[in-house]
Amino acid sequence: VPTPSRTSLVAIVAAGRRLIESEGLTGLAMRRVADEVGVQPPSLYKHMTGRSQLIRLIAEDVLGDLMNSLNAAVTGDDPRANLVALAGAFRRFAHENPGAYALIFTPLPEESRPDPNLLTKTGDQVLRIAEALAGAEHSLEAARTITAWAHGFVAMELAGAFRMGGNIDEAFTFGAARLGEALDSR
Amino acid sequence: VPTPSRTSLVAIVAAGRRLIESEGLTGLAMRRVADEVGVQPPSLYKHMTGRSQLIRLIAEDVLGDLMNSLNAAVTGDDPRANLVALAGAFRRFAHENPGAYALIFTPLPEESRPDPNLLTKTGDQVLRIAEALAGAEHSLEAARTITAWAHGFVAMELAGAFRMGGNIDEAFTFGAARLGEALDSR
DNA sequence: ACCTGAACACCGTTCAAGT
DNA sequence: ACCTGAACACCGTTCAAGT
Repeated sequence: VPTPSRTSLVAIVAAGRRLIESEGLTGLAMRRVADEVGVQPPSLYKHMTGRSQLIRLIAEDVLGDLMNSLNAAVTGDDPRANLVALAGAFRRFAHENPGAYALIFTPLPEESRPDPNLLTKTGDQVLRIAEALAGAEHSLEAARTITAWAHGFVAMELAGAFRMGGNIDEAFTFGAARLGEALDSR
Repeated sequence: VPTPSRTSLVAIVAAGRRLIESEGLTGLAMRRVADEVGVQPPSLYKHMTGRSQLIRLIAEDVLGDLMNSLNAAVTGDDPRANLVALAGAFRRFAHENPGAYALIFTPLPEESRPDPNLLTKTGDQVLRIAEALAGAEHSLEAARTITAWAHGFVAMELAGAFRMGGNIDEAFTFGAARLGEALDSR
């Protein structure tokens, strides 16, 4: 006798993401996810293979949102201005979704890592800007320099590693401007 | 009747660090630490308050080693060359101690975060170089740009986030050189 | 086809009892 | 003063039984 689902994968992923956002990866307990969607823990396993896969699905959900934010931020033609806009959107996303952000940049076990293609697509805007700035031969290195800086900055901010005072917003703007200059080979 | 200790805090921290290095934070189970030092799990609590504190002690141990590596790397007078040397030593440390590295840059709960003073002391070399390059007024921003880039680069490397091919060593050298130029205001 | 309760092998931590 | 075994309240996951 078939029974209709009392929950769904989307609902499970959404609940899991909420838990991660509010309490981090440790807060993502299967029992709590089950509570949130209104079933018993074992039922979750009818919708996914386990916690590792759930983490991957949540990470991919987050990446999709990040990609949309980044795409929406790049509007103009000037690559330096685009770099500043992109970096700003990136940082804003991290501030608004610190838990989600930490998840996608945390070193995850193989089974929990998001689809490589999705990562590539998320990095597309940086690559475009990097190419416009540094030229085709150096686009990849330039893109990696930008991504590394932006992620490193935000990660240290969120980890509370900037403890020497000073204005952090200014340090970010400073870095974006200098990077724009440094990579601009036109 | 007093009994001599069958283990010590140093031994516990060392065992914990080995576990973290080989299996990550998840592998740091109190029972396994106890196994490694040859006591029963509850005995560990005579030497420390719990797992959170153990994580903090391990993180501080790692920071000490990183600081020594960084100090040893900076030998010359030319700030740009020093920047390259410092960045190289930083990356080498991360490659040789990936688990330990991930630990100190992971967002940890308050009770597990290393002593702020130790973080400051570890960042001292970057700050010196940043000041030599960018001048006193911009030393902090410049230091943060360097640290963010270096950490971001290494973190993405370790997280397996560079998936578009290309030579990663070259991308690192490229970034170091461009940053040196960009921050040099002499 | 999905859900459930019971069970298994794990956690970190507490505590009274031992020496 | 340190160590131990037993216990508590948690995990993720499996599985047979229910509808």
